[in-house]
Amino acid sequence: MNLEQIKERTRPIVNKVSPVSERSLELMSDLIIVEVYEKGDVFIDRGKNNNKEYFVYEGVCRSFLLNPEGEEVTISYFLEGGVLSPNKTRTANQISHLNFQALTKVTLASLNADKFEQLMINHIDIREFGNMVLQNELLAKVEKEIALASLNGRERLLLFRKKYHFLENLISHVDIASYLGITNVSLSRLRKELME
Amino acid sequence: MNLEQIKERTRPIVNKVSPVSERSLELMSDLIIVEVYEKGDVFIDRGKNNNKEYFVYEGVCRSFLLNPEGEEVTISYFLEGGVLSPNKTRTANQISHLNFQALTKVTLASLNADKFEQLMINHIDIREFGNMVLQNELLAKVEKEIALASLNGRERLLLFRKKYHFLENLISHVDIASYLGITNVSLSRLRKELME
DNA sequence: GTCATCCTTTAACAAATGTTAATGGATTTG
DNA sequence: CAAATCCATTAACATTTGTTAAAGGATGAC
Repeated sequence: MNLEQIKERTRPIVNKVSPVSERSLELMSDLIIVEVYEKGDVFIDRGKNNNKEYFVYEGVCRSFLLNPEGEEVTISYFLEGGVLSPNKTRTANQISHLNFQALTKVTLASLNADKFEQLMINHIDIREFGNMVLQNELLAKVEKEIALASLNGRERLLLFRKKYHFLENLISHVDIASYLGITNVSLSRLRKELME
Repeated sequence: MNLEQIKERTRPIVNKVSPVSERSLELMSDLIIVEVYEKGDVFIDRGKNNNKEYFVYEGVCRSFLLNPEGEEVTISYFLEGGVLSPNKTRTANQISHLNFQALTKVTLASLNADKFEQLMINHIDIREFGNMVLQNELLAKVEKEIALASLNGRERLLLFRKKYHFLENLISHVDIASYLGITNVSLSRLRKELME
């Protein structure tokens, strides 16, 4: 993919969050390396080094962790045309505290996080973009927090469907159930119930 | 409170997160205005303007929201000697999307968020401090997310006790229950069960 | 195409949690 | 001090959710 193609793919992703100048878009695009992963690939490992920012050009991925029982718990979904959690929020000393996995074949744009931070420092529109990503990230977390703390399984599933409708027929129900904080058996029951 | 006193109170709070130089501490302290609130006071209102960062000199507070049924849901607790969520993560266009309430009499240090952002841009140690606050914030959210998604009420209460032991005899059980994602009746049952 | 595998659904029962309402203790107000 | 208020506890019952295991369907490998 050449620079021009990268710019064209990156522009809508960035502008949807917070518009930047053509010059800023180019500075960001200069940092981009395209990465492709196959369905099921874990491309960021908890406990391992990571120093990148990511945009999702194509496909869907998720972040997850193991709970005390060793079961995978899905934390977030990242959709085509979206931005992964900012590096600073998912690493400490460049060590990732989450796993990220491709749920379909995915095409990602990756940027060196230190270089991107320098762009944020030097360019107010890129800084605004970065801050908006942060805000959206936290907003999504608060929204999910409220859902988990005060809605029952049925209501949480309905909320999930509003937000991620098409995922339900695309990815494993075990993953979705862990995201909703219920078992896959309960998810199946709710699905049946909601069909009637 | 004079500048020297403010510095002395601020130093341990900042250094616990990420140490800064004496000069940086002074620059931050220059921005600080001390605010005092009484138990029960809501000092940040959802939907209203807020453009400050905060440190907790004394007391305990919480963030909360109303769920679809209009009940208060406790999102986070902030303890003496801690830092409130970064402004960028709890506001959009300077409008707060959370309520913050004093659970005891609290003494807060408040800083203008724009001026603090400028300090972050110009001073690498202050930037590191700000980024560490962010990381801690997200880590706490992920930890709670996992607890809500994969532990039962009993296990969540045990986790809460590890982290906030002294709060249990200090603040309303209705608040704690909403934080744990259970009813106050369930909380009472669990407390009894765990005493035996 | 058949077999093997993986995932979802279903069933039956157990356990956890919610709902509503009553009780009792502690604190505050007059 | 007495009354009123607030809040945690308890009880009884309903509902939801979990657990375990079996059955059914879809998908991919050979």
